Amino acid sequence: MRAPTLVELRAGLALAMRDTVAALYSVELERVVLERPPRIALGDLACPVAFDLAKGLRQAPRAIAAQIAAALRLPAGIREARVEGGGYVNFAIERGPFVAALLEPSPPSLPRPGKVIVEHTNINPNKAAHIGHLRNAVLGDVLIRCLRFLGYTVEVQNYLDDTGVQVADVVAGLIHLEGVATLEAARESIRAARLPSRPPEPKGFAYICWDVYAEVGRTYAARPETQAWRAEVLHAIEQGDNETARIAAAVSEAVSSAHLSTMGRLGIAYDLLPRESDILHRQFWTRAFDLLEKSGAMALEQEGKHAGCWVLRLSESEEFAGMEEPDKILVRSNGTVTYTAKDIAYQLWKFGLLGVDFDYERFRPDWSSGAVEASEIPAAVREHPVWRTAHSGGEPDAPSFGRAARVYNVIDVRQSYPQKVVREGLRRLGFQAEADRSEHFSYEIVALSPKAARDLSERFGDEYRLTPEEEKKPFVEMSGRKGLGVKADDLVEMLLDRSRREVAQRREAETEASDQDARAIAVGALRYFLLKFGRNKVIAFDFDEAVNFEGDTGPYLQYSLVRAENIFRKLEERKIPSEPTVEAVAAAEWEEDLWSLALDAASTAEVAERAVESLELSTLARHAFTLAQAFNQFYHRHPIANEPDAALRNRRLAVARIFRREMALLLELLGIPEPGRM
RNA sequence: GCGCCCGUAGCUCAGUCCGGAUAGAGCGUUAGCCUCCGGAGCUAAAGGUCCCGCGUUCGAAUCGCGGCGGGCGCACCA
Repeated sequence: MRAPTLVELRAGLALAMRDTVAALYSVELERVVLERPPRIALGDLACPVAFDLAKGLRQAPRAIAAQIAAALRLPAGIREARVEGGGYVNFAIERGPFVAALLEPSPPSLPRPGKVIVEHTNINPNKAAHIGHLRNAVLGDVLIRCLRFLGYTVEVQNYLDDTGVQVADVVAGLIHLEGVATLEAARESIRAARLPSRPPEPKGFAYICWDVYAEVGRTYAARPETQAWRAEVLHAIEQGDNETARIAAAVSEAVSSAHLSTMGRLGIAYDLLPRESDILHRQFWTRAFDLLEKSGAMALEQEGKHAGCWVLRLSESEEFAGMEEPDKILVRSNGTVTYTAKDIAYQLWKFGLLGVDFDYERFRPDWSSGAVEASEIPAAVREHPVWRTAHSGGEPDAPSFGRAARVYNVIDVRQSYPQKVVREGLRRLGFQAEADRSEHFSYEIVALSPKAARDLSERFGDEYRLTPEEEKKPFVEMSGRKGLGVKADDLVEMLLDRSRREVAQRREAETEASDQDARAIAVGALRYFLLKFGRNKVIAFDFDEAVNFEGDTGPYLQYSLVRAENIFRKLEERKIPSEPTVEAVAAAEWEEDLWSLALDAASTAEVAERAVESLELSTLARHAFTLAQAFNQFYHRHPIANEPDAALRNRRLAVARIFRREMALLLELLGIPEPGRM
């Protein structure tokens, strides 16, 4: 019989604890805490329950712990319960059988019912992506990887606001500042990645838009009368069937294609691109409006400063209590609809509650955007079908989208208020369960460290000079409007330069394989950097820190795995058996350090579960790092190929195998590619 | 003003949900380690009023209250 897994051991111990405490003291434990002791010598799992009981029972914790340890019926797989410290009950696992079971491939997670939708990235398709967008996409992508690993069916959506103010502003700039006023001219600019008045931009059309957007912002500030351009363009887009609308469509399609390439090179793929224009054309809002009006959740304001607006009344809601003006306007007095209103309609659709659907068509991105070469996109991303909502027709063989059981919206903390409004909207419509399963995956922004901001403003000149207030701040927020920010592809480029240099130092010749490895390292470094911080932490971006490959970094994790692979390669070369003998593993006495590494490696599923539960993905990154650290020590102290003692070699082999498999899995979950050599 | 987040080593951060064992990493600094499964590594040293105060507790970085410093949000913007 297979030895219990760590998860099963914990469950068994919790149960036994509950029973024992109930029998001894007639106390029902609410929960049983089982933690890892600070040192492995103290045991494998520790329960501090005696401390909690001490007061009520008027006995010393140590005495209680002793009684519990003596009375406890040990579940299968646990060798011993003993008292440690001031009153911990510590448990020792049956080491041999546990390690032997770890050598078997772990069974896949059981499928869990109900589709999960994760919405992430959501970059306005009007300029190149920056590193803040990268944090969003990487968090969303790792959440998806973890959910799938845990057995969920996941649908990935990347919402495109193709009719919003930001696209309108760039289109206004192209028309009025750059003389790109026809669809033909716009297509030519996109194709050639240049504007008539400027030299070609090697990094592609999205980079051009970055500059145009900033230029428009400056023009609006300098000549306020030009702000009328925005309203004109927005109106034209809304009307449709005119040159301006066609330019806008071409721009947003080209830029979003560039975004897919930028994310694609990092291993990030999407299932569906819902477009705001389709939400409008399909009259999603009209449908949502009916629901909201009928339910009484929304009312037409007759007087006061909101007179003439349709308002979601939030004054009675506890969550919004204490706010000066809690009510949220959904339809303005001029009849136009706010973004939040559209978001409520979209959220209803995600749960299949709206009663209307989109049409869908395949979207085939142009994987080379100028900043990215198609060859950089991993096959898994290139071959993954991407669908988008269709303006008309649609394809009959499209899969079914929406109708989720749970929805995660990955979006930064500044959107907490509108996200709360969206959820409250569902609740007011009576969809309490769906509201409870609408999760705002909130995280802090990526800002620029003062040093990074200075570097940028020096590089790009006076237009980006920091204001005196900004100089004093601990970090500077990036601003697409001002053009101040680190573009995602520029950072990847810097990382690639660095990793190529490092690889070149270690190789005889540049080959296809060495370049692939350099890419893997650059991607690994970037993804890990964005994941290692807690989600509530502002990342004050620093160039040196981001391109570091030593210590607490992605390449450190990759290196540990490559080293494990090297062990097995070397064994094959020397014709030494590389497959551990399971019976010997099960029967062996396990020394602390080898055992400790095996135990650490066994907790992937637990850690992933906790990461998803708390939406704190940094715990997964941290776990991978501590595991890599433990392995690097092991690697140093416990040679395998040169170990003459067959029994000892067998134990080390077992640990190395287990590590290799679990670290590969962890990197997969983190989306960090595995280089062949380092 | 109200709400949310952050404050731990020179710097960047874990640990706070669920109070417990000597508060841990990485970078940087200093001193070591390649005839070895390749040093993107390993070993060691130095480095701490856990922002402050009060409270709860046998016990507080962790919980509560009150401050201080910083960030963000509270649009007929998104």
